[in-house]
Amino acid sequence: MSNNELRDRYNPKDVEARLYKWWLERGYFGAQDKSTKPPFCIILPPPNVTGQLHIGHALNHTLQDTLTRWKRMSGFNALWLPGTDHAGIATQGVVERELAKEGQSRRELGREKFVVRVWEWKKKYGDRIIEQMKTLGDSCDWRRFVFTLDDGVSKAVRRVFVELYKKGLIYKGQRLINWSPKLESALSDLEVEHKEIKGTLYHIQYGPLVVATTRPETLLGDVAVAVHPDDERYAKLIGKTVPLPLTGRSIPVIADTYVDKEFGSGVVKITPAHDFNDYAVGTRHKLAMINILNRDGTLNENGGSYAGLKVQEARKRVVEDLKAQNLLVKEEPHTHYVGHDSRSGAVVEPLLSEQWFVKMESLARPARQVVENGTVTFEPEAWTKTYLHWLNNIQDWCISRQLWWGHRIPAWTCAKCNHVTVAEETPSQCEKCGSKDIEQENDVLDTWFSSALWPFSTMGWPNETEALKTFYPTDVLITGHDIIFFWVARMIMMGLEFRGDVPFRKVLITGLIRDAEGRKMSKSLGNVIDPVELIDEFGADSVRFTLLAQVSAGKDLKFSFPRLEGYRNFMNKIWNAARFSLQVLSEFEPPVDGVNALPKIENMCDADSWIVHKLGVCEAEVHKHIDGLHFSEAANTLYDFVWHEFCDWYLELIKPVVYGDRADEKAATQLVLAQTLNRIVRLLHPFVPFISEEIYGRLPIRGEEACVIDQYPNPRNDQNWLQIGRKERADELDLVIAVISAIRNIRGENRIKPSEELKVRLAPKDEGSQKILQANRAYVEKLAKLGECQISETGSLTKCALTPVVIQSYRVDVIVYLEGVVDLSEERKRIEKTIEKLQKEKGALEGRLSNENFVKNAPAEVVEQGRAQVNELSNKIQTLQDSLVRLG
RNA sequence: GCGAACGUAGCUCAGUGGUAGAGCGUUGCUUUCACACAGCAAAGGCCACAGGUUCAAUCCCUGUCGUUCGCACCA
Repeated sequence: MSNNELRDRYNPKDVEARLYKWWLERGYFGAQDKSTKPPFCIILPPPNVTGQLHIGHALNHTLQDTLTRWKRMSGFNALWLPGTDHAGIATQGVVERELAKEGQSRRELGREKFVVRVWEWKKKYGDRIIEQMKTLGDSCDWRRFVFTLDDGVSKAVRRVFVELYKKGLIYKGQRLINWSPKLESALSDLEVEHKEIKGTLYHIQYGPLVVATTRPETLLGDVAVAVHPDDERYAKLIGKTVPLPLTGRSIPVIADTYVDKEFGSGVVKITPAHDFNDYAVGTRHKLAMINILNRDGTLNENGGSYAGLKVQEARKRVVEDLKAQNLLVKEEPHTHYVGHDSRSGAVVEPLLSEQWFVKMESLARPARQVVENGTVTFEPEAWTKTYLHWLNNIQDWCISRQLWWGHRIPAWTCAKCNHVTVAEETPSQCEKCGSKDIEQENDVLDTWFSSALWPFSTMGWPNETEALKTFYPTDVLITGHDIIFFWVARMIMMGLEFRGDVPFRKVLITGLIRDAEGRKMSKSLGNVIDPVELIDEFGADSVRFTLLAQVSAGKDLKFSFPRLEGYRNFMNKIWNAARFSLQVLSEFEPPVDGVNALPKIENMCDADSWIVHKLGVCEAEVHKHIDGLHFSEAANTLYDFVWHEFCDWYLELIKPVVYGDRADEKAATQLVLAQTLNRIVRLLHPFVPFISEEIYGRLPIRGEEACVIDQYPNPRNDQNWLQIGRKERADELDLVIAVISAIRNIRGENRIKPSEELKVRLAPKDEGSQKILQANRAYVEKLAKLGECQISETGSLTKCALTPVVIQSYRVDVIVYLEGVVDLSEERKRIEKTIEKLQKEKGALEGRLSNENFVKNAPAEVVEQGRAQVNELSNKIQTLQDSLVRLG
């Protein structure tokens, strides 16, 4: 490839880093705590510092950035508030894995040193994430950057913890919780993933009874067997005891409606300390609870001879021993769902344990209401149902984690009186007995506890800051559906509880990005797409536009490279259109009133009027689509307008004008071109900030030093300009375009080379058409590559191709002379094909019109329109049939 | 088991109560002075299936089939 060719390629690498740096230096992304402008705020869902950003982040960030830039340009005090999340379990997990590679463990290292290691990790990846965001073009207010373990957030966390504790909404209690033996920590219900497992159902003899279980080792913790109270088979045994195998213990037979008579033998072993249902039964019947597990998932001293074994091993041994004693009646394959730790993949054990909980009922109620009454809306709306379903069935939230990375629970236990002091400020003594012998909880809070406060903790709460007054509640939250419960719901609860208002008004739910085959991206499949690599190859704007053009609220998006290439090509198209325009404008004198300068209407050509009119339509559409968060429609509207209207038609149409010698007309066109390009660049900016800013800097007419801070065009603020693009004249040009297309169609179908100049007669059927064609003859000649163009109602009709063109009230027969140019059989085929198509169309219309119910019931204008169409089709068909005859 | 979404051109997907659009791909023609990452033209679809509402349905309703995703304690 020669240098010459390179020059007309857009190269993002020359542009992006430089412009981003410049934007930062100029402080364009900063929002004001106090401003006369209306506020607009998006809080960034803080990425986890576990690693780098993936393509899904790129999508969500692009949406947020586009919205923020759009609002900023639309006169808002727009704040996009950035931050990162410490992501307790996840980050601790990756650092532990790092350590394991070095042959170390966190326990060997000790809490203090381990936490130092995690901070080192956080520094590295936190910084990398920020770099990635800058590469994408994210226009956040970096001065306000927050990390979830920052002092400010920690203060907010303690305040909320203490207040909820005082209200009785946080409590510590011994309950059955989900325990990850791998992490050696409690998990919340949400962190448990139920996976289908092919297991075995073991039927075990308990004296006269047979019970079925998938987890025979838990029989060591059995305290009863249960049958259904109405089950006649076992009625006599209720209240009696049965021997528990392998233990020498006897356990009672109880009756409970929880038991399904039909399933298995209709007898259930009750292990309250290791099963959620059994826990409920045990509580109802005031049974003892025997915990047989240690924190690491091995059996404890209650496991008797099995003590010290891991669950799987114990299971094997128990089964062997049962067999040996002839107590194993049957083994059958059985698929069931087993809870797994969503982080480590370990099988979750229900475990009796002392943990901290948040009472959810009273927090959930208002959070439900604000969604029910539409104060907070979901897009797509279907998610409201999911959200409400969860809130309606909510369980208390286990918030303590036996981890080292996170906010340590602000509770101190007195060694002397056992009293627990819960306080915001680290206390020096027990608040009850005054003893100085107090020790803080070792546990940290669920990472989502601090996330729940994000919309206000990032703004300085608990201080009543200006930022809070200005920006809370925020406007839109853009996030994936995977964290609706984890995060969205809890932010709404906490916002209502501590700010008395919702944290945001709209929630836009995005889908997952999958690979081209529709598979989830995963490291093991090796199909993960790194946004930075994409940007490196294609440029940030191409990547952004690819995502924007394909995103549809709530739907997954298949990422394909051909599509990305297509939008990379679009960037190149924009670039070259700008290059051409600037070349045309190289000697153009910028008007004194700059962006407000208007050309004299009488000097404007039809193409000028047309493009201004189309621009107005485009501006209105784009405004409507972004406002409705329909990014793909906005992006596609711009793509269509820029490529197919501005480039394909306008830039081609004005060539005869700008290369022509009519100075007044040329000046008008140059002004229209300069203004249109200016507006196109601004329209594009929120979507493709880099290329638009780069072109903006070279525009002869511009209102600001940077595109980022210029005004976003829309029909309301662009009225003076848009009114010079009158629709009537745009319609006139549509006729010209239709005529050109008709000639090109004849050329293409007859395979006539572009180098062959055609002889054409345009036969206008009315005075209006006559005038339009006269005025625009140069366009037709150039764009249809004509050697000769007559405009005349009369003339020869033999050996010619004919296409009737009808646009609005204008009618023109386009006649291309083919004698000596081409053999006429192709043209015959073309006309026959067209006639067939028109006849089919006409037939359908006539069928409808002959239905009297249609005529009676359909709106008059629809009927009228139908009749006119039939008329028009008849005329066209007639004309074509005539010309077919004349082809000979 | 409960709930939700989706099924439109070869592929990936938009879209609308008046029988359909894009990008890529395909087929011709063209290296014409912004762009071959281009231009021009063309081919290609009973809008999953069956009912219903309506003058009219791809769009609304019901059901069937298929795909996907949530939620759920059947031992």
